[in-house]
Amino acid sequence: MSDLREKIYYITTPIYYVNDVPHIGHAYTTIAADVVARYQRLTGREVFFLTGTDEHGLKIEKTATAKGMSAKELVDEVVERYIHLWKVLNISHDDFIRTSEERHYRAVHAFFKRVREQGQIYLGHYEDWYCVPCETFWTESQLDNGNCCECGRPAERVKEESYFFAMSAFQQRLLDYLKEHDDFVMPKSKLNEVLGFLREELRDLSISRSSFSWGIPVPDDQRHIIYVWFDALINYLTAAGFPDDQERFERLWPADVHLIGKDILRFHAVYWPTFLFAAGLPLPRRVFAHGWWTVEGEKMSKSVGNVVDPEVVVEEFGVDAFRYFLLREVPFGSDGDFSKTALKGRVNSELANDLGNLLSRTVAMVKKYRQSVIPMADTESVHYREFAALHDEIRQEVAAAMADLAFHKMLAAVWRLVEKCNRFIDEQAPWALAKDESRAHELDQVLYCVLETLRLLSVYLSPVMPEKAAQMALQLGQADPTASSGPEVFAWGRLATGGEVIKGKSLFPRLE
RNA sequence: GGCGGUGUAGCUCAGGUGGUUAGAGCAUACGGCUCAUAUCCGUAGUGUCCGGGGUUCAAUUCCCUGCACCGCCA
Repeated sequence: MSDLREKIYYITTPIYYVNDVPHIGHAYTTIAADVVARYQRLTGREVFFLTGTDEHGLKIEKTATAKGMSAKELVDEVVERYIHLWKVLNISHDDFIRTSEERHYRAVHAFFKRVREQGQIYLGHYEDWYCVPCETFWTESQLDNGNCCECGRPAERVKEESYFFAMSAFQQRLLDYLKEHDDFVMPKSKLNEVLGFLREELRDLSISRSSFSWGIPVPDDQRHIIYVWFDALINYLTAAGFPDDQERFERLWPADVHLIGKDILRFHAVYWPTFLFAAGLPLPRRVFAHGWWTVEGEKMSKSVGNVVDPEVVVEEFGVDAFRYFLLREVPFGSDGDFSKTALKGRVNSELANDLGNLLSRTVAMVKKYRQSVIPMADTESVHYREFAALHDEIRQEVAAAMADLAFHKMLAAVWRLVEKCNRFIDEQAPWALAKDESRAHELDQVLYCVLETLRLLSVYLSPVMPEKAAQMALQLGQADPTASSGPEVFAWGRLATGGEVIKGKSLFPRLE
């Protein structure tokens, strides 16, 4: 209880726009966030993991109208797709926020008023191109020879009253901040992009529209609806208890990391910090922009028809193989390619041959040579000490990799243990030791070291592959890998001995 | 058009603040073991480190330039 004021580890995904059904990109961000959340919980941190949906705006209003339903009915329907997918993918979020919720309405109003009181919001005029039939605004560059890029009909210049946020007033402050905090935007290449567009002069941001009604109205001016990003970004505050629950808010804010796709970098690394400056609130500690997936070498697009439905992949390959592949295949932050060949390749060579077979052969040997009973450790044995030293090294590598969200490095480090065990078994040849009664103690130590490493593997892998990790522990006769938490969970030498291993099904059957 | 990135083994990529034999995984070939999901272990490779020029005793690594591809901005 003395830790009541300890900072809670707060991680977010973006809120996904419900005009679209979820695809591999949404799954990627959310799985990555889930792995971080599970890892942090494992180390003993209290975690708040937030995801949700962005539900306002003209597009949704239009889609709903076209379908003959209300906007609220539409979003209620689509949001189920996301909620269901997160269940299928074993996402362990602590909260799911929807921008159409009342709590968000209150937060946006409080935030808007706060910024307005600082004199950073003013009423002005917004000028742009407008396509009347499509009821859509376009910027100059989006136009196709002066015509609407969607329907091809001529667009017209319109001028509309709008509230503006004085973003330009914060440009220098943001630049200074980025200079001081060069890990605020990650990876580095993305920080460079942010610095790149900060070299140009920032313009004030139009933050309201009067051309549609599905959204949160401006406080004290019902004619205006608060526009997309000003509404959406505040969700991170809403879920943290802003503005009503001050005590909770102080434990949660600032967020430790916002995970985002690289397409929304500008909004999170420029707009959002300036909003927070204006409101006098601290900035999130980190914004991490990951890359995009192509599919079988091609850009994913609706018109090509190659959009990957994560549920279909999970159906075919299993949820943990999918999660593993996404994090192992590509350094987090880079673009990657999703292909069935690559996925199958990793499943077979890494999950089935290396890991699954290691578990299988180990459990089989304990069963055969020791009547399934898990042998005791001899802490003085050479093997025991050698493994203890190796584990020390791996533990540090994993911690360093996770601090950088370098999931591929974390998995590579963990896989060194898998490789070590397979090599070790080969070198020690337990089948030979088993034939020589005088070497029984030696055999015990060989089996112990491999069993204990497998147990630790189930712990290390539990954030990435929660189901398979649990199955591993079960076959090893050990407690569920998430049963305990704290810095000591990665400590060597805590294998429960004396009990029995349980030969189960193949962890990852080979795919043909 | 402006800014930035990338170009290394058949494939995917590491790496090097210049210096003896440039690495990993996958794929390929051969050998070994038999506990295991025909799995595991070992060995063997091959590379004008994109082209050209410069600095240097020495460049794949630094500088300039060209080409190709990619990203961000406009």
